[in-house]
Amino acid sequence: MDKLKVRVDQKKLERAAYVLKCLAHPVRISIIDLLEQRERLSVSQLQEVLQVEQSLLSHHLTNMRDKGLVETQREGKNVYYSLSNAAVTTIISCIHGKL
Amino acid sequence: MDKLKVRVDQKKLERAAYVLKCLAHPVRISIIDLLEQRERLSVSQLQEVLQVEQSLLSHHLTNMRDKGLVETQREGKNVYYSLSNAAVTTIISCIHGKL
DNA sequence: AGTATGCATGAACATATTTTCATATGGCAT
DNA sequence: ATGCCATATGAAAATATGTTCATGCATACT
Repeated sequence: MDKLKVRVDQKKLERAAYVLKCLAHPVRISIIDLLEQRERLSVSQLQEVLQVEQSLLSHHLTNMRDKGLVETQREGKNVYYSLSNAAVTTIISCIHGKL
Repeated sequence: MDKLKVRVDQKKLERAAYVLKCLAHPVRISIIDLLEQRERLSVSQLQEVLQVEQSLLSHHLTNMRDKGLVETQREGKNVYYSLSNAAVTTIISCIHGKL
C-alpha cells in the first residue's frame, strides 16, 4: 500500500483537462468523427455535413487547432483539416464503445 | 467511399460531451486517479491529498456523482466515494498514455 | 481592377462552469 | 440536549465557453 498521491503531475493534468475540454462538445466530437472517416476535409465539407454556421464552425476548428488536435493545409481557396495524431482517435473510440 | 455523415447520434454525442466535460478538469481528473488507486476514499482522505477547499471538493464530487461517474456509501460520519464503472478508467488510461 | 468564394477574426452577447462563503445536515460522543 | 466532526447545499461572485454578427483577408476568376 503505497502512499496515496495523484500520479499525474500538474502540467499533465492541465494538459489533459485542456484537451478533454476541447473534446467535450457535440460539434467538436462530430468533427473528430468525420475526420476519422476521411483523412482530411475542407471547412465547407464539414459545414455541409454539420449544418452549423460557417463562423461558428471556424471558431471550433481554430480552437481545436490551437490545442493541437487538428492540423491544416491550405489548397487554393480551401483549407483542409485533419486529425493531428492518434491519441484523439483512441479517446473517441472509448467514447463510442463504452459510454 | 460511403456517404459522409456523423456516425454517432445526437443523444450519444450529448452524453459523451456531458461525461467528457466532467472529466475535463484537473481536480476531477485527480479524483479519478486517486480512486483508481484505492477502491474507495472518503471526502476527507481526498481532501488531504488534493488540498482543496472542502466545499469545492464536495461540489466536484456531487457533480461527478450526478453524472454517474462515482458512487457513494455512507459509513458513520464519513462518505466514501468510488468509481462507478470501468469506462472512466479506460478514458483516463488513454490520457495517461497518449497526451 | 473588380467580383465571388472560402475561411478567419474580433467584439458583443448569452450561457455555463468554477469558486467562495455562509450555512445546513447527519452522525457520534459526552 | 450540546457540541463536534464530516459532508452537503445554495446563492453570489468570478471566470470561462459558446454563439452571433459584421467584417476582413486570401485566392481564384473574369
